Amino acid sequence: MAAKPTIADVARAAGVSKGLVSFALNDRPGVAPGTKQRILEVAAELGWRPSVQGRSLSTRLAYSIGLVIARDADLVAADPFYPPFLAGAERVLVAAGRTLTLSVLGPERDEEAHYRALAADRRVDGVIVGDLRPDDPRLDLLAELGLPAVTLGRTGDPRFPAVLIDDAAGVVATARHLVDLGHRRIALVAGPRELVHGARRADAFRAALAGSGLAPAAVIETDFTPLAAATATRGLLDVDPPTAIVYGNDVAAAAGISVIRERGLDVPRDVAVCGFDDAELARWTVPALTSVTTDPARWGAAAATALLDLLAGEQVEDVDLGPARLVVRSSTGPAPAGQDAPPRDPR
Amino acid sequence: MAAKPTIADVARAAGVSKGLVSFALNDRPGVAPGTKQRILEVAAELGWRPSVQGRSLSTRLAYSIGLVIARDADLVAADPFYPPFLAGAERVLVAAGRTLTLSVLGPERDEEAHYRALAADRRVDGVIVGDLRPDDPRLDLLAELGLPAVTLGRTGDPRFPAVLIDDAAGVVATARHLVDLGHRRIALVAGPRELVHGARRADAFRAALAGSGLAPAAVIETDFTPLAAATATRGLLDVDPPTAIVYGNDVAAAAGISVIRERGLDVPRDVAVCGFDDAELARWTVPALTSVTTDPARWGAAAATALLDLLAGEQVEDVDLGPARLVVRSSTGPAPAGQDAPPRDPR
DNA sequence: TACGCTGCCTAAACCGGTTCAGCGACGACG
DNA sequence: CGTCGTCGCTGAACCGGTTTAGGCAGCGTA
Repeated sequence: MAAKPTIADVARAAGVSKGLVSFALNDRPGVAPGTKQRILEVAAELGWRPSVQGRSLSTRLAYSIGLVIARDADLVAADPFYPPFLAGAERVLVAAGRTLTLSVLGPERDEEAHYRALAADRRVDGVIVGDLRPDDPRLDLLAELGLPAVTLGRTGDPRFPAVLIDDAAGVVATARHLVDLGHRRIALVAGPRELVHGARRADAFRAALAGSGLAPAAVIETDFTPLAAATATRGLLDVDPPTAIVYGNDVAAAAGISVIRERGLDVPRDVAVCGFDDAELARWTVPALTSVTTDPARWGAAAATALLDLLAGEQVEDVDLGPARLVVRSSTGPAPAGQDAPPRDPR
Repeated sequence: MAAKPTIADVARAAGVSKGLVSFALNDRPGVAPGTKQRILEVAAELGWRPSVQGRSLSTRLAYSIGLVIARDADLVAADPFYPPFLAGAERVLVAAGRTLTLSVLGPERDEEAHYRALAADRRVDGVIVGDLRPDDPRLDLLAELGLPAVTLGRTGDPRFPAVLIDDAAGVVATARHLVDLGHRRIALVAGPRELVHGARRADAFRAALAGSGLAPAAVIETDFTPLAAATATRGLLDVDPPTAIVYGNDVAAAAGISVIRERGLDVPRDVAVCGFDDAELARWTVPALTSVTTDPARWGAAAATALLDLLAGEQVEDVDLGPARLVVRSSTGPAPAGQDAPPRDPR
């Protein structure tokens, strides 16, 4: 009695066959209503719960979905994006009886091999793919492996639905905000251009400034680490400092503020600073960061939901979470008076 | 050929029985050296990999270990501890062919029920238990469920090995550092006392100050969120401001700095500030935070290693990662001159 | 020669589900 | 009245491993 009841125990107790119990429990047709009722009652009474392993073996499903983060551990550690994202996804998954299988791959580990292993060992039924690159090779790989997937951000690839937030809208709002404040020399300390969102944001930034007849004072590509952001900021301040700097994430912006103040300059009086992602941290820097909300928790939940729908065989369209919103705090203010003429748009 | 080879395929190709293949692959005695060699060669040639589900079903193992974070999603999001911790643990687990099953439980979800489900469904072979409470009810629960576990921090419970860092040493070093700088009115904005480490750090803090004939100017208990830290800081500054404040984590300290400066006070000139955990962020606040390294990545790796050893049936002793180290940066400096006499130790 | 022991191996059961072929009973229909 | 179809159900196979009972050959010993 102490042992966990199996489906055979339920069958014996209900006086039917194993197969019929399975049918009844899975809501499949071909079971008389009365019988079904009785089976369900007996199962409940015995406290029966399906064995994930038994079920896995015959359905060939893992009842788990995967998220592979292929970034240096330091980078993962510094990025406040993941915790709320994971929390959001987890919530949805637990409710659906699934599990989240998390992989954090250092740079020394082969990402392709890892996906292959995940698929070959059937450890996951599908994956959430982030940090997209243009023509990301993982998409072909996943298609080859037959592993269902949802991408974070639009790929244009019809094979995989995307869950996306219109971060370009946030970038545009940021640019407009700064221009309205009178800034003309605006620099961008961006994420890696080889990432889709890095490139898209930089492009949106350029386009938004061009709409006001401006060009960026500089666009510096970094690996998203605060250290790289600090270095980039020093470079900007060394020659021809901009009056505003937009960073790719909030920790990078914090690092930027740190460097700016180290030079004896004030934020926002001498240099205005904008972050991205609107992490909790943004409320607590000095001055508090103007940033763009991307709501990672909602993103995680939406990605998990879309993937579950996909696994259930439904037709899944791209999910658009709407425009990322600019949140103005005190790290941005009017441009200093008497600055040089704005650089001419080279085009 | 396209299909994944099973152990039966290997047996057929090698001209032996399924059972013998299993024996050979698991390094069990009773297989002739030549035969074993041949079986291994055939398996390699066919590209055979064990099926996790097949194996799970007969061994009753999940080949996965669990980490349950029972905190509000906001709190998880704000805490920079988890990402590096997860990354550290993951590294070890992947190398051992295990998987990390992560659960993030909101306050509305029943933690006990979750552990029971994890055990009943055999989704994990063991768990890492963090956020310990004194006489934590989860320990009895885990013992009842027969789920092997490793705790983060010492419980004194002989049933479960602990992985711990001597954070008290860090607290003591912090207190000494401040006292040496001439501070006499030192406040602590601590984590919840119902958590083992929250209580231990507060006690260590009191004891360290007592060693210098001092008592804390105040000990305020918070839930670890930056918002609560900000509120606590305002309370401290409203009446009889201390010359130094020690916070329970770095984001809380950042929030504290924000509030202090909002009052027109300078850090560290008017108030010195210390953080805890030494997150990446600590390098980038203004001024840079004096903090205590707890090295979550190493902690995660050690916890995973200990749990794997435990699962392998080894006798596992508590793992001591050594004292947490104080890292002095620029948020601490000499106490302002002409401050009031130090409060008398009430004892 | 008979016996037992050891080393190497096979066959079959088992883990806990799902799925499928088929069977008896019953009602409808020609 | 015979036939066919459908409903409700059973029994067995199957997923891919592990484990155990047992068989056979070869050797040493009495």
